Amino acid sequence: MSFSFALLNLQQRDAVQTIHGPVLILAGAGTGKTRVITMRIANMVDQGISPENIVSVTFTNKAASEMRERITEILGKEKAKKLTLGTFHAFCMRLLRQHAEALGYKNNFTIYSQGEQISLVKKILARLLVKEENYDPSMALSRISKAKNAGESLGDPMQTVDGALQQLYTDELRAMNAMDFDDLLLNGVKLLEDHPEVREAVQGKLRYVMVDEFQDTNTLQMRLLRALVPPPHNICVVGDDDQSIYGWRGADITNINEYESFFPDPKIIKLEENYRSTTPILHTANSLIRNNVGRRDKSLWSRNAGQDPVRLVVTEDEKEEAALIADEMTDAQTKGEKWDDMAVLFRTNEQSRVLEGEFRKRKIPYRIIGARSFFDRREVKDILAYLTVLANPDDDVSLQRILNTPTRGIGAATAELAREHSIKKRTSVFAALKDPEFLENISQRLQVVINGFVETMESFRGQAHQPLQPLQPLAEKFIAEIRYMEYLEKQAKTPEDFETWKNGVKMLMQSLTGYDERAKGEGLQGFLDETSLNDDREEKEDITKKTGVCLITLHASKGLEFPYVWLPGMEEGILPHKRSIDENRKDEERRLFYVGITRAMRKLTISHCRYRVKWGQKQTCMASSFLQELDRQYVEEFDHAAYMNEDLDKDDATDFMAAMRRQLMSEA
DNA sequence: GGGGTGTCGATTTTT
DNA sequence: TCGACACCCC
Ligand SMILES: Nc1ncnc2c1ncn2[C@@H]1O[C@H](COP(=O)(O)OP(=O)(O)OP(=O)(O)O)[C@@H](O)[C@H]1O
Repeated sequence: MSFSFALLNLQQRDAVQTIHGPVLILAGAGTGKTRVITMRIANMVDQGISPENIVSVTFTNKAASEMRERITEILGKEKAKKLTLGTFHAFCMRLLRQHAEALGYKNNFTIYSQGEQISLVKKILARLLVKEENYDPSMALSRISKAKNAGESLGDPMQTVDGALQQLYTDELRAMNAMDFDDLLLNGVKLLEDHPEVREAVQGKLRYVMVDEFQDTNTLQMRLLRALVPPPHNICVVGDDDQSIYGWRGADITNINEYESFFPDPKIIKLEENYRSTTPILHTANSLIRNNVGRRDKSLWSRNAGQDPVRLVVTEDEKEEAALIADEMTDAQTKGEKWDDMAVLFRTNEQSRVLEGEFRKRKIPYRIIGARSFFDRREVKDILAYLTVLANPDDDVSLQRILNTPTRGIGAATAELAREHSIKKRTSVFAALKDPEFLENISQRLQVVINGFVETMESFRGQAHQPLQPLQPLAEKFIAEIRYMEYLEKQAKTPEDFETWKNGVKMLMQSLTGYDERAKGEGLQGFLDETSLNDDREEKEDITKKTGVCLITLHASKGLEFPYVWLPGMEEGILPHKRSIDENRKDEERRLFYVGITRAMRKLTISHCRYRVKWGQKQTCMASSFLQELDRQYVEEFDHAAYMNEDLDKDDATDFMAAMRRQLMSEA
């Protein structure tokens, strides 16, 4: 046997040894659910099941690669490599890359993430009507997404804006051979539900299914599982209803209840011992989550009494809060703790700015997890748009982004002409650019420019499709060819701007190099898939690998653990967030807080400010209403602002005494 | 068509 | 405070 049951308690062992039939593991935070999945996979392989027949779905790609790492340690690389591990979206994406044609797409479809979705919606809205004020594109998008998930329509396209928008959005995506994140699931489901030959092939291969973080699955994902798993229902799901924090994205806790109706008579396993946190931390977490109505109570305990109470600190403002955290970290580090073992968890990405500033100032090494901000940088978006068009020339949105970047004289008017022509001819915009009938109607000068652009694109498209072509050198050559760096230099208002952009390009090149070295033979398409699905494997190679304290949102922290945790900004309006209060979703915010608390292993510090600068304006902050729900048995409260003031007074006093002394001395 | 300036408005969370 | 976008001049 390649692993030891000694690492598991009785209930965990039960779960690990029940290989056939449905299994439902419902258990609180830190009870070893993820460990059970990992060990269960190892045990199955030990029992002679081939790793190719096992699929395990995780919530993030990061969680997937961590799981693969752990399994590699137990089973070795050869076997671990053969497992199917990833998110629902990644799973569907791979399926669709093979079978998209069955659904009328081409296999080189583009995956649209939020930025591209929004720019498409904006464009449709602008064209569609109207400048209806307060028609928020991202709100519209989330309505579309909800409707898609529920399989509904937003109303008659002739009657409502939403209806028209949804139809145009859907049609245009399809015309561009593009799918958004919901389409990946939707089309994955279609493939399995409506195409028996595909379904049977997949079912024949993936005979054992496991799902982590089941409480955050949505309707489409549940449908996918039903289509994927035939009787005798070899499906094991694990989850914790108290940690469901993605309701805003369509996650549906009722999936837990419905599980039993789709996969009858499951073995139900409860885990109650928490191996992660000390009693003070766990007790505090329990006292909070009890306030959610309609929740099923569960017991959760730890045999680790711990050394430290949970601390609840109030500071004057967000700068003082950041300084306090930095102080405490430095202190702990001096006493021998590792930076890697410390983390700050916050509600909104924006909160990390103050912390970053403070850490930089004090030279505390830090890493920011999850933030996609790198891919939102203009220089990165530009180059990715180029690469995207090379992979899928039908992608009009990406094409529009690059058509005049760098400036080459193809302005908005020409782009609109091309678009109109493409509609008339029912082709893509790129095809329109090549059409002699289109070129006829524009100036000589423009014809030359457009021909040049098309030629460059097609030449590089050919090269990118050479088998085993390394991407980084090709991209480098391409950037030189279109004179992109020269363009950036010209655009930059200050030399620093240019430096920053140059650096962005360089980092993108590094991730291409990383991809080339991993040589998976999936070419340009593979690279783009990884970036749009937020697969951070390549990041691991350079950015994240650096050690340092961890800055991360509460949402992204799910499933992780740290010996030292700080939860700053616990104020009404931040957690619970204002929008959530308005939309009556405080319960989910409470769960978010619960997730945050239960990430801590040994030491937890919760803090809030009296004032906070927002949009350059000092604002009074109220402590989060959740704080009064925390049982104080193990909580130590501390008014840091008052302490600082005292300190000031003390300084004043010493100064005063010194002045007195000086005066007395000089008089004497 | 390109580039500069000024005003207004906005911040939740992510596959 | 910062970025998106509208508007204006070259
Ligand atoms: N039987 C056990 N004995 C000792 N330690 C364990 C045992 N089971 C799990 N652990 C440890 O407890 C910690 C939490 O485990 P794990 O991450 O699997 O929990 P989880 O239930 O997935 O948590 P969460 O739902 O909060 O993400 C890990 O550090 C793990 O190594």
